[in-house]
Parts: sequence; C-alpha cells; structure tokens
Amino acid sequence: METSGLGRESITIRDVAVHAGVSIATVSRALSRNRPMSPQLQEKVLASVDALGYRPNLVGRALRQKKTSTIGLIVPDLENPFFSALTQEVSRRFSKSGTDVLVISADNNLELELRAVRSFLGRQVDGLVMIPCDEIESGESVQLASTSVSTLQLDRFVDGIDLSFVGCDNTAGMNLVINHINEFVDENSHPVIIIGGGGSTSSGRERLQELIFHRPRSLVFDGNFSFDWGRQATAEILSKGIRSGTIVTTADVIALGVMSALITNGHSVPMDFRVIGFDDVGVAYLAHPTLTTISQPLTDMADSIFSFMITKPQSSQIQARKILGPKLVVRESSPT
Amino acid sequence: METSGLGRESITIRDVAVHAGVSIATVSRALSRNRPMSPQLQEKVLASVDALGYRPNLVGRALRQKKTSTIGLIVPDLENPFFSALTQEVSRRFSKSGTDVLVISADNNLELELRAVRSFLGRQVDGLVMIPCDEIESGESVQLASTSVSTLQLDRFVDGIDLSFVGCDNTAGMNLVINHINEFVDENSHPVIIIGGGGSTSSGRERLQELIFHRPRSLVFDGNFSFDWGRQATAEILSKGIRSGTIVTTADVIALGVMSALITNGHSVPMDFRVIGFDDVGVAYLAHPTLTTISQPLTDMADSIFSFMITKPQSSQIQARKILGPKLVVRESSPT
DNA sequence: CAAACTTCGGAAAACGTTTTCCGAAACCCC
DNA sequence: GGGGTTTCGGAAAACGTTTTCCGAAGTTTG
Repeated sequence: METSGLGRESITIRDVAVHAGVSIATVSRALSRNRPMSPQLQEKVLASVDALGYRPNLVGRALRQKKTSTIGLIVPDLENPFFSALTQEVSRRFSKSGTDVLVISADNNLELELRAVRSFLGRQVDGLVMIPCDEIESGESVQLASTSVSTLQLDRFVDGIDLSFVGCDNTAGMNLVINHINEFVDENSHPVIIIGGGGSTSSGRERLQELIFHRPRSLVFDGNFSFDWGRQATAEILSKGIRSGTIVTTADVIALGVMSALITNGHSVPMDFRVIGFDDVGVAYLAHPTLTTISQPLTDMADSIFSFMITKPQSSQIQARKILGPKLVVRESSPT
Repeated sequence: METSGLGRESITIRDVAVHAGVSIATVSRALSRNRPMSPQLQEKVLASVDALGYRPNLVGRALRQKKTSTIGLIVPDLENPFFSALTQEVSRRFSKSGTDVLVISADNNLELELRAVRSFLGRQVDGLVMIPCDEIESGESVQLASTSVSTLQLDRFVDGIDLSFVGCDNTAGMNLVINHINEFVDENSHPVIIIGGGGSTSSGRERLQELIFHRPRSLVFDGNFSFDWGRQATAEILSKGIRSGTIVTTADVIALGVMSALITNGHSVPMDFRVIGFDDVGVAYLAHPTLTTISQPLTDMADSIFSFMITKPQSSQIQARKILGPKLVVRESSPT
C-alpha cells in the first residue's frame, strides 16, 4: 500500500473497467449515457467510478471527439474595467452550458494578439471570440482565426472582414449624448470639446465620427482608451487657456482621467466643465461627481455571443451582425 | 480543386510527411529539434511545413507528452480591479516562457470554484494557481487541486493546508498604515473607524486583525471586498452621528465606496474624514481626493509564482511561503 | 580489414478517450 | 419453434502527436 509519494499516476478508464469487470467501452457508455444500457450494469460501473474517484481525461476525450468544450476569448486589455466586466459576463454565460471560456489578454499588442489566436487554434478551441485590438491591423489575426474555427467579433470589428459581430450601437449611443448636451449647450457661447480614444478601433472611430458629424466645430483630441490619455488631453486643454465647456469622451476610462485632472487643477465639474463618458463601468458611479455615461447592455451582448456560437452551423455566407441598444445614464457630471 | 467550402479539415503531421517524402517521426523531430538531424533534411521538412501552413495539434501533443504547457488561474472575482491587474501580471509573466494561463473567475462562489478546479484538472493543466474564495470553505477545492497537480496559493491561503503560498505581508502593510495614522491621530479626540472586508479570506482577516490589535478601541465594521459594502458601512457610520475621524479599510474597493458615500453626503475628505485603502489599484490614483493606500508588489508576486511553478519538483514536504513587502503610498485622502 | 561504435531515418507503440462494428443472446410473431 | 428483429457487451480502430526501439548505413580503431 503506497501512501502517495510523488506518484501522480491518475486512474484511467481502464482502471475503472478492470475494477468493475467490464470493458472500457461499457464504462464510457455508462458515463456518457450515449446508448441505453441495463440499469444494474450502469450502476455497477458508476459504483466503481465513485470508488476509484475516476475523472475522465479531457485531453483524451478532446482528441477523439475533435471537440474541446472550450472557447477562447481574446481581449485587448484586462485592466480596462469595461473589458473585465464583459469578460466576466461572457464567462458566466458559457459556464452555464458547460463550456469553459479561456481568456487571454493581448495587452493591446498586435503581436501578442496573433500569438493568442495561434495558441487557441492549436488548442483546438471550439470557437473564438475576439475583441480586436485594431480595426485594420488586427485583420491578420481575425482572418487566421476565422478560417480555422467559428469566430465572432465582440464590441469591435475589423474593417472589411465578413464575420459576425456583436456589439452595441455606438452611433445611437452618441446620438443620445448629442441630444443630452443639446439641452444645455449653446453652440456659440459654450464650446464642446471632444476627447476621442481608440481611434484605430471600430468603436472608438464610430463614436468619434458621430460626435464630429454633429458638432463639426468642436475642438477634437484623439488618443487611446486609458486614464492617462484623459489626463494628458485635459492638460492640453487647460494649457490653451480654456476654462469651461462640455467635454465629451469616447470611453469612461478617458472621462475619469479627465475629471481627475480637472479637479486636481482646481476646476469644478460640472460647474466649469461638464464631462460625459461612454460604457458605464462600475467606477463611473463611484467617481466624484458621478459620471454621466452611456450604458452598454453587457448581459445582452454575452447572450448574443452565446447564441451565435451555438447556432454557428449557419451557411458561412450569411454573416449576422447583432447591434444592441445602449442607454443614456445622466449623473452629476452633466446636469441639465 | 475544392475551394474551401465548409471543409474544416486541418493538415496533420502526416500530410507534411507525405509532402516532404519522409516519415512522421522525422517531421516531429525537425520541428522539435529533439535530436540532431542533417541540415538539408531539416530544411526540406521545414519547407513543407511552411508550404502547407502546418500547425501542430496541441491536443495530440498534450496527450502523448502528458503535459499541456498550460496553467490554470482561479480568481475570486475578475471585476475587482486588484484581481484583474494581478491576472494580467501573471499572464504576462508566463506567456514569456510559452505557457498559457487559462483564467476562470469563481465569481466569489464556492461551487463555481470547485467546478473550476475540476475543469482544470480534467484539462490536465501543468499547474494551478488559486486565489481561494474563502479561508476555510475553499479547503475542499484547494485540497482536491493539490493532490492531483502542482498547486500554488496566491494572495490568499486556506487555513491548515500545507501548500506553497505567494502573497504580500498584510501585517507589515497594516503596520505601515498604523505608523502613518499615528502621525495625526490623537487616540482620545480623534476616532479611528475600521471597515473590514473579506473577513473570511486570509488577507482580509490578517489586515483586520492587525488593525484591531493596534487600535483595539476602534469602531469596527466587517463586510466584503466591494464598493457597495464601503458605501453601506459609511451610511451606518453617518447614521450613528459620527461626523469626523479616520477611516481605515482593508481594500481599495471598500475605501473608494466609502469616499463616494461620504462626499455624496456632503462630508469632506480629508477635512472631515481621512480615508485609507489597501492594494493600490489603478483607480486609487484617479479618485478624488486621491487615495492613500498600500501598494502591493504585483510584478514580484507574479515572478515568485512563476519561479515556484517551474521549480516545483521540490519535495512536497518542504512547502515554501513567499511573503513580499508592501509599500505605503500617501496621497490626498490622508495628509499628515 | 574486421570489429566496434556512431549516426540517423522509419516503423510502431503509446497517451486516454469515444465510437464503429460484430456477434451473441434475447425477444417477438406467426 | 424457426426466422427475423432487437438488445447489449466487447474488441478494436481512430484521433494527432512524441518517443522508443531497430536496423541500415557510415565512421573510427586496433
């Protein structure tokens, strides 16, 4: 009787078969209920499984079935609270159905993104969900992914690639913002300042475009989706001598950076500057003042991704796009 | 010549072998450089690999090698910015060495945590890193994990389990806080209010204990690691008629909730209440006022986890504990 | 130059499953 | 009770790799 030791020999289906005095095929069937079998035999096998504490080796199963019960999710940056919330939501949705979601953060880096795709493909994931880093440059990664496995784009898409997409309607979202600011902005006396971000992503571009379309005479800055960029852009604004206005951003992380910089420099929000974000991340409600923003339907997005994924055997010609409706949440940073 | 279609037949090592006119063993060797071979043959094989765009099936490899080049990471809650930052850091560290980190969020749920362990074990991960949900109740999960695979505890540990741990020195961290508040707290006139969280986790408990030990006469609240709990506790404090003091919390997320609630109710930080957090998540610097907190050495933690993991073949008797030193970061929320 | 190594490619086993195929037994229906 | 159908367990193939083992060359050595 060897008491553990370093012996990490795991029990296989064969051990169970021997213990129960049946063939391995029978064990497999008893567990998978793939074919009806006599109850007493089934019970005998299950008893052995229990006695030995057998757990199937999913690698072996995957090799045989050509199916891993796993999907990959590639996010640009886990530290952006919007993406971590979305990740959580997607995982939750899939875990209900028994498929695991494996997450890799590309760290906003195209090379890492491509590596992530390759890794997932090699691992034979059953599907791939990508939030592409770049509207153009991620083309290679997305293309590679989509030719080998059922692939979905989430939140952002790559230009010119015929591939299903799930995301929120950024244009509609920005129109809500426009309507909102129209309530207090007098075009001539009260400047609108636009701080974009992620201009090389589809969502960043869509949001920025819509803003500029409706407010063509605004001062525009473009950077990336980060706290720091918000802070930096604010410094520029202040250095131009601007001391009041409405600052519309394309993401909460930017808006939070903006508010932080404004307040640090002694300017009041919303008295001097109104600030508006996009995404409605958890901290938007926590900031001071609380941040007006556009709320994205995270749960709906996750649900859509899920149903697209399981009904994938559609003709690959018909690529569906699911665009979900965002909502305006007015808070202290931009009172009417 | 069939132009794609739905045919998702991937090329295997056999196809490469045929194309290059060699055996599959040779192809395998050419790719793995496992055994020296003549350069011209190697080149011929590599050319075929390129021509066909062959990528090895990692499932097949894993089955044969009994090794997946994969580790699992189980976090309690991805939406807590501390954990998402830590996750990113760990992933980054391992990806340098070619092993993928698969992440599952247990959603602060013991059942999901156990399921995550089982899933990872079935997937034959080479190692498992856990941030246990509960100091006691996670025992079953951690035990199960550690008996089957090389397992490490990160940031939190389970009581009474002999298993390596990497984390920061919470006691030392709280001592830094104590020293800091001693600079302005007069024991009798200026109350210290303690808002704990995660009392059923080792880190939450350690932090709270140390605080209570040094400030035994403080008002103490205990809840969980969340914005909402911070807000809720603040409401209680205010309802008791307390209008000033120093509020020490056991996590930034709590502290941010506290500040938010205080300011919403018209109380000033730091004039009326000083507030202190723990973790130094990104938003701590963004809040208003900026939050005094204890900074944890995330990169060092990831590095330690990595080196523990690769040098695992230590005798399982000698369980190492790596405790890293935290740093105090004084910001606007608690001036001296 | 024969004997003893060394080098290097290929055949085949192995990893742990699921599933196809077979054949034996049981059952049913006139 | 015999032919046909159904039921049900087991043997073996298959999934895509890596690696062990062989044996045929080539190379050294006394």
